[in-house]
Amino acid sequence: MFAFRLDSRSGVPTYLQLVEQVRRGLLLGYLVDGEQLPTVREVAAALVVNPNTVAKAYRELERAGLAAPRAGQGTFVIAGADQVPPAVHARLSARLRAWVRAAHEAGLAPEQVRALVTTVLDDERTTARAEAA
Amino acid sequence: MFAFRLDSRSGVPTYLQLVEQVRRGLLLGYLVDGEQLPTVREVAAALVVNPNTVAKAYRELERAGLAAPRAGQGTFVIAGADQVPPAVHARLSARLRAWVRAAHEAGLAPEQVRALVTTVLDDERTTARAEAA
DNA sequence: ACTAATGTACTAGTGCGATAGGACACAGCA
DNA sequence: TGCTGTGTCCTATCGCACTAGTACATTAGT
Repeated sequence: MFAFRLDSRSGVPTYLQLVEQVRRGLLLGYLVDGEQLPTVREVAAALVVNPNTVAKAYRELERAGLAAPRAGQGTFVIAGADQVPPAVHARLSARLRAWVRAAHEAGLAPEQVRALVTTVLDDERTTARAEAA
Repeated sequence: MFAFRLDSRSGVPTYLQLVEQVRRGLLLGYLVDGEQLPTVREVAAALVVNPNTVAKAYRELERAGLAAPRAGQGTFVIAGADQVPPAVHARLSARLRAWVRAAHEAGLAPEQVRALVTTVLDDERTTARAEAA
């Protein structure tokens, strides 16, 4: 069963964290088409948040066409066609894990690793936007 | 002069985004010790946010010991000893950029690249925590 | 002394995420 | 037919991020 995680220090609203995790799971193939998400009450109990917060996340997923509720049964995800092939995913994630290990061995703290990743990704975003213009 | 950027869709409060960017700049050496940050009014005008929001970010930086205000002059950063050496930083960021390019050439959308990076980093965090226990 | 620029402080108000508690409609099962 | 579990809806409330406008203390430069 799909499991959610929360980072209370990130400043990101709880319901958005849940939405993003499902979205990521779908993009990367961790969630297959038709798979059932944990029920609202299960998630609320596991994460110690209000059921309404989880329901808000599920409603947002439904609005985005990424999930559909079935009364009395639960909520089930709907996978799009834009998934990463398992082979590509395995190769890229392995290479990225190797990079993280290298950074760690170079003496970088986890916080510095995240800072470097964030900076590089932000730079890529702005350069991509600049090239598009 | 150091420049700030905002991502309104992230859900992260404005003042926290500013704090994080200064923190990252210090960790990665983009900000050197004693360097002046743009003034509260400059940032507020450039990002079209309330000066109080910027002031709150600067106050938070001061509280964290990462910056010090000088009345009438501006706010100046205080660098710690935990910076990444430029050579290491250059090597790691180049390798990471290469990975991002490879992911792009493999057909991954920027959103999928971010999803993959987030997932790998989150996994590293949990495995590191598990090893520590 | 005066001016300009800076960071700071204060009060009031707005919007929204989150909580709390309760109620409802629908599907599956005995 | 009832029971259970599911998602959904409603109202009220709290806290906090953010806005708005203004005023003040300090410093540098003239």
